[in-house]
Amino acid sequence: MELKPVAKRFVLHWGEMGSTWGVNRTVAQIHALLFITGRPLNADEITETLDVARSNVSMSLKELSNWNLIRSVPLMGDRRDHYETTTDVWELFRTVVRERKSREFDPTIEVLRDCLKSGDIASEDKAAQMRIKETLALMEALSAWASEMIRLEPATMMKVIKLGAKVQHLVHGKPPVAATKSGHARPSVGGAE
Amino acid sequence: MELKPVAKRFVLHWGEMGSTWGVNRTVAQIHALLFITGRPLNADEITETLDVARSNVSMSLKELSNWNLIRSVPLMGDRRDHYETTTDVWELFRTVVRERKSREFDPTIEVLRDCLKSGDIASEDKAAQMRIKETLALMEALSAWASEMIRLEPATMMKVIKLGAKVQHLVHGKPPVAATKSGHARPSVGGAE
DNA sequence: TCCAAATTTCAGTCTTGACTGAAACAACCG
DNA sequence: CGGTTGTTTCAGTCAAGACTGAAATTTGGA
Repeated sequence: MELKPVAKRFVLHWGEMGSTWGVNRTVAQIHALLFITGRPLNADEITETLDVARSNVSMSLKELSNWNLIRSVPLMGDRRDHYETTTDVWELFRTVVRERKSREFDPTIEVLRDCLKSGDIASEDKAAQMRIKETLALMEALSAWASEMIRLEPATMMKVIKLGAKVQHLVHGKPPVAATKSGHARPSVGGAE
Repeated sequence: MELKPVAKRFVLHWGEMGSTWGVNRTVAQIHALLFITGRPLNADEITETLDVARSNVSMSLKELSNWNLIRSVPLMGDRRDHYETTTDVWELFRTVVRERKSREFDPTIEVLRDCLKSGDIASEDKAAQMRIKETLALMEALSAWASEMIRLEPATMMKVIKLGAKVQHLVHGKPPVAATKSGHARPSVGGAE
């Protein structure tokens, strides 16, 4: 199957993107291909289109399955496995967030909790202890937030995103704001806004 | 400089985390070290503590500078460069988001726009065109949202995050909701929540 | 200007993990 | 069953890029 110019560009770019994101290039390309094609493809079609080894496709498809990003669909009168991905980008986004959270974020939170519980924590200096606590607090907040967001319907999520930072007015001064926790020794570095 | 057990664990874990995130391990370790130590370190101290080559440290520091994650601070009576990072995790988070957005997200948005503008787009089938449009719309929405969020003060951002998905009630049904754009052919795959 | 300290650059080495092809395996059909 | 079709596994190869040590460069002071 020969890709049309735009589709080809899309797939190639997605592959590069994947690389900088810690996703194997072939895996990203296959996913992009399934997404842009919009119909179930079998492994041989993928192999031919992307010009990689059949076995490479096999492993990548398995990887995508582990990420819940594709599923195989049976096709009448064809023994071969065919794979498709959702064509809904928001659904896709949700899946990626959920997976990354559970395999990268959550384990890190565990490590931090463990650090704070361990007997060794006492021997660190106070400021360092504080920073670990704040790191944990940030990650827990983001984690909880992500969990809530991915529970929303795509359309709702879209609206919430579009609402964006406007909600800051809700939290800004209105209620008897709970004291501003966390003491930033040097709110520095980051640079100009 | 010998790290205490918890600090060592923190640095090592952060290094591993970095790997799965497309960040060079040494770079991530150095940043974690500066963060947990909380005072400016010179390249030799870093070299000794992490046990990597001096030149590796030099290149990694430059990388961190490009990311606006560290800055060098002059120390009275010491010619050597000393580096520090912010000790405010929210500030840190903001910087990382800003940088990743500008070097990975924004260029992708450009490519998608370019795809849609190009003459070749007409030869793609309608559904594929639609998916590219929706992908672009998602990325633009997220991008705009991120820009707004990183403009907030850490404390405010924290509150907004904590408010979380509760804001969905604001957008849910309340105003004469603009028609639910986007036609998801198959809102499938993602799987159980 | 010259020296010593500090830093950067860079060519080569090493490591990691992606990729391949061949062989083993599984499923289906006559 | 045996053959055909399709899939997975795996040992070996290869490529990308992380890392090193030595040499070059820069910087600050005498």
